[in-house]
Amino acid sequence: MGVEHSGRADPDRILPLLWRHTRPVAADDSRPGLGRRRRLTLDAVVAAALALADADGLAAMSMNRVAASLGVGTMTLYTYVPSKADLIDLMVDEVLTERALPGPSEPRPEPWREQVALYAERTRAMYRRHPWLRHVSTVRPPIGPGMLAEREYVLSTLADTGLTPQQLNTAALAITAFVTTTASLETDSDELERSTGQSHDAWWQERTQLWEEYFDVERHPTMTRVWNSGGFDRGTTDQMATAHEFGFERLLDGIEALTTRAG
Amino acid sequence: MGVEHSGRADPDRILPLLWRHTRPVAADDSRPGLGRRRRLTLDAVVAAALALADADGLAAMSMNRVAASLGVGTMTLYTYVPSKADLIDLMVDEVLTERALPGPSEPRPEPWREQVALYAERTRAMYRRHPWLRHVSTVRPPIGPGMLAEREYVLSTLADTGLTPQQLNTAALAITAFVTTTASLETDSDELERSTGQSHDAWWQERTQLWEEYFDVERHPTMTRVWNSGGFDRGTTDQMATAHEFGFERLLDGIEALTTRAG
DNA sequence: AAGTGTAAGCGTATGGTCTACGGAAAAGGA
DNA sequence: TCCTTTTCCGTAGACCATACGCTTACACTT
Repeated sequence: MGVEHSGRADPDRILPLLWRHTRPVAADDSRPGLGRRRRLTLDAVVAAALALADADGLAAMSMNRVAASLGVGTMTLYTYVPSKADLIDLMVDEVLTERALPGPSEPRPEPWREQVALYAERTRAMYRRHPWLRHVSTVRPPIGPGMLAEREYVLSTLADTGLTPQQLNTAALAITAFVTTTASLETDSDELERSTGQSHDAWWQERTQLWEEYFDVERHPTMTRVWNSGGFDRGTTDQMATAHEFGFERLLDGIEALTTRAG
Repeated sequence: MGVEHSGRADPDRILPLLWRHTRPVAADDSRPGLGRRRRLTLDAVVAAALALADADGLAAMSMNRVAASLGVGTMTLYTYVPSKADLIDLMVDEVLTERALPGPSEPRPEPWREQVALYAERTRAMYRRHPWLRHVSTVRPPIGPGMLAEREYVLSTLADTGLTPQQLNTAALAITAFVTTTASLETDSDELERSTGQSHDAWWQERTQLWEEYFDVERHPTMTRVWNSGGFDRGTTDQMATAHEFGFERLLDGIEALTTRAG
């Protein structure tokens, strides 16, 4: 039914896998052509897992199904990947990289708010393409190329604003947290719409009618007032989007205020 | 290993259970003392589930274990609760209620920012007490007394600021989203610290040393600069807290600006 | 006091999950 | 040909939610 990210935390095994493309020699401590030949590549395993998770969700991405989709036995996967948690780390870093955020010396829009907007847009697109990201904790992310490219890009958008290093880091963290949270909530909603076949607004509508049975006007005067003044008229989806945009613009205003004070 | 919230979505069955304390008569369509006597109450089931989830996490809260802790068979629980998803909804509304946010005509601090701070504080305490909340989706919450009390309180903190009903609702949604997100991330970190026995900062430290093996200065000039200027010196936990507080204060500033413009 | 209707309690079965273990199979080198 | 090394993978153990249907307990009627 579900998924939680229980990190086995063995950096020595997972880091070489994460960095296999930029530093492929690192895992070359085994004699070249000795023993049975491999039928797959790690990339193929990650791609197959991604395809399943994208299509049916992280819960449906069992080791059984990944193996079956590759035509191998389940346990074969464990010769490519230490554990399922590690496979998920590899998937995450893969899709982080897919955003193709501009690197140093690559062209990017001006001014910095546009650069932040680019990051936000690509990140939201990433969550839409890979809704399962919602279920992956971000507090201990995979230390891979995709994650480092993100931090570099977000920091670099603010690099010329004259913030102190401390402020710069704080601001970058606030931006990342805000953007991923917003994307995560949007995704959550989309995912439920698909899995239940019921739109978000329809879900609320259904409950709105029912809760009138239980709603006590005395205990909820403000809600009642807002209700009667039409404050709830727009769909919930719409309202959430507006709320997030409002909050995000205020955060960027706040950062901008720091720069003018500093400069 | 994990948990996902797959809502069966049967409002007719779950709503009377959610509102059982404020409207106990609602479920009284069965003749009173007919048939075998119940061994438990719904409250006892919810309490037992809460105890397990608080202690060992939502993943460890299996129907098996809840039943065992109550000394009944597993399937007995299904005479109290339609499904596990519904049981989780009941747990959520229970802890939302536990915050005991001031109702209408109950004393509360002034000015409104202090009222918002009260909400934020209680909510964060709730997440600390019940870390499993992190894994429960908030986009389709249980429509129970606790959830309605929250919306009423947050809306009421802004009731006297002269915002339009639309603005009021948007602002309240932004505040709720921000607070729950922050609490959620903090909790996530705490939970991992307990379950892995490794502090957040220690985890980063361990990886920081290892990634120097893979870190490419050319590709990450800004990170390098921030690093060398000491921008990463404070612990990650600390930095995240600062970032969130910064963002939250900017959001409240933005709301305040709306009120002065309106009044 | 016996019988009956009703609801609660719960054992079993189904079809999943991850992964430890150990044996089988394939490849290169001697 | 045989040995070493590596991959491949079947089996098994210990979990999970819940559909189904039988057993048990209780209140009311006769």
